[in-house]
Amino acid sequence: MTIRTRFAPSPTGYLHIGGVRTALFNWLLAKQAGGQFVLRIDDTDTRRNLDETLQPILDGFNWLGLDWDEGPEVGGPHAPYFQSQRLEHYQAAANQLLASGHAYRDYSSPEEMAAEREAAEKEKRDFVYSRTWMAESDEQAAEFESQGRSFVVRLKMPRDGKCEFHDLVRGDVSFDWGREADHVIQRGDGTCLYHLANVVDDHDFEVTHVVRAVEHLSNTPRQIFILQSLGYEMPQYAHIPFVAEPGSKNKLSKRKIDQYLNNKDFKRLYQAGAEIANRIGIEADPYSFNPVLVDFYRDIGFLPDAVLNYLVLLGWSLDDKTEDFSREEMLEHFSADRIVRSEASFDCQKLLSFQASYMNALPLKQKTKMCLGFLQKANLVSDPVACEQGELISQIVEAAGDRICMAGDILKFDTFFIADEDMEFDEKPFQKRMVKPANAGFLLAEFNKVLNVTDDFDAAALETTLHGFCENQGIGVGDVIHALRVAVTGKAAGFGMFDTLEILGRQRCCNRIQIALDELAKRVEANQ
RNA sequence: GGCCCCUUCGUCUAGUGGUCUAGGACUCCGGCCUUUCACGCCGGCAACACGGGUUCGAGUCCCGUAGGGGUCACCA
Repeated sequence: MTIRTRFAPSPTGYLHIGGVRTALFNWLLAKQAGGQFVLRIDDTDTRRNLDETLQPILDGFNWLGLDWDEGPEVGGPHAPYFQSQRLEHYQAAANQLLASGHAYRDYSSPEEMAAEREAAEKEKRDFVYSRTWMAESDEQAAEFESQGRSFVVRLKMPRDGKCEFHDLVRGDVSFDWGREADHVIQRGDGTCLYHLANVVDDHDFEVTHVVRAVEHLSNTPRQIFILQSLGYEMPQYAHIPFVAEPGSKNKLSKRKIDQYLNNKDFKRLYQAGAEIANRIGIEADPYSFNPVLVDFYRDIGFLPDAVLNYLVLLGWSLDDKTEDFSREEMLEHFSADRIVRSEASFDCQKLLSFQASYMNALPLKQKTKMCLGFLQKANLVSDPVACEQGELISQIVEAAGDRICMAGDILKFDTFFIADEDMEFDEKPFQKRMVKPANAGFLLAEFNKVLNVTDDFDAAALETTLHGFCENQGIGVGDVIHALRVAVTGKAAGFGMFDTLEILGRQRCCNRIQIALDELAKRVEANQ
């Protein structure tokens, strides 16, 4: 049997990280068995612009490399894959259910329904519809209609026995039929609802494994009732735990972003992202740009494999030790029976640590390419990039090493792309390293003279030069190197000092030191 | 509230009756390295929700309690 799974997003305009985890499990299950992963768009209830609301989701999948065998853009033997274009199938199914007596026209008014519901609640019993306005024959229907009533189609659910099925994650599950409500499957206007559409599509698309979040577990009996009534074969179900909020067991929700921002790690990640976003022209409004949404990671330069690796471990594990999974390894080892039953909270730190290690393992060339994109978006280098600049960027990326965790971090080293006269000094380190030590200015000026005439200007030679200079002056390296860093980069922290000098080159170094000394003189004057 | 589900370090998890004085990872805290910031290395703190059973023996099986969550739409 070919395994066919599906992921069925509603076009909401964004791709939720929890949704991706569900999609990933579906994708893995199908792909590892040589089966197909289908993308279906659940847009029965949307009147919004599909371009705007669907494209970000498709982009997210493309970025992650979660390819679908059938669905939007690629088509397939069961096209169309949009529910909005399959309404007649659902209507036909509704009619079939009506004809076979598994559904009925219900002429109750919303108020009458509400009254029954309330009464049940008052008496503390399950709400089961009295079926007072149920019409099973055309005569009954005509009578209700003569009273000015209109109908919806409801499922005529069994009232005895149990619905039993096996779930790949939860084991044997059973529900009492008698507690299930007669759900509406077709609205007054003739359009059909989710549960019907879902069952019909899964059947038409030949989906063999329904892998979805647990919140659908309690929907399953009514879906089973529908599919059995329609004579369909039952798929394998796997209800996976949802992804929970950082630090709680509530379902992760995009809408509660304000609350998550109170979480220290979540906030730090968001702020790091926002800093990058601000520089490359992306609006960092937390409602459209935040760590719950997949775009966030793409936009600030995460590696898709790192995100996937983190996600696969959220509710699944291979053993007691293995944590690193390439795409191939995931495909090889993933199995539904090792999916955990309890919900897992989203942990930014761990995601970040995967990102750091994946980034570190990325070949320099690719890392440079990623970083280049950010420099261009921030208008720090031209597009296309000039040849000698390309070399410079590669040097910087190499020197920065693991200080670049996400590609957008390259912007922390913008000092190399700024004209000397436009460089700004961070105030705090300037005070601490330049103003406060009495001899900083003198030492820097002296060392500048040395730099001006020293023969070789590569990192190794410069290191020797500086050490020689310190020896002559009778000082430690620490006495001058901090001021040097501030003078040359404007910042307190950065990568290796000598790499920095070499990359900048003699002229720019001397130039910047002179600017820093002038700045220092101004401060001293002002203080007197 | 009814129904259903879940419960091992702060977090993700390993664990299917003895090998558990509970293992790994992230975080955190020390230390080393070091010109800064990182990385790296070494070390450390830290958990079986509780109460009853069953058993020679329970994190592991059973019952109960508590806590947490999901779901109860003419949403998906």
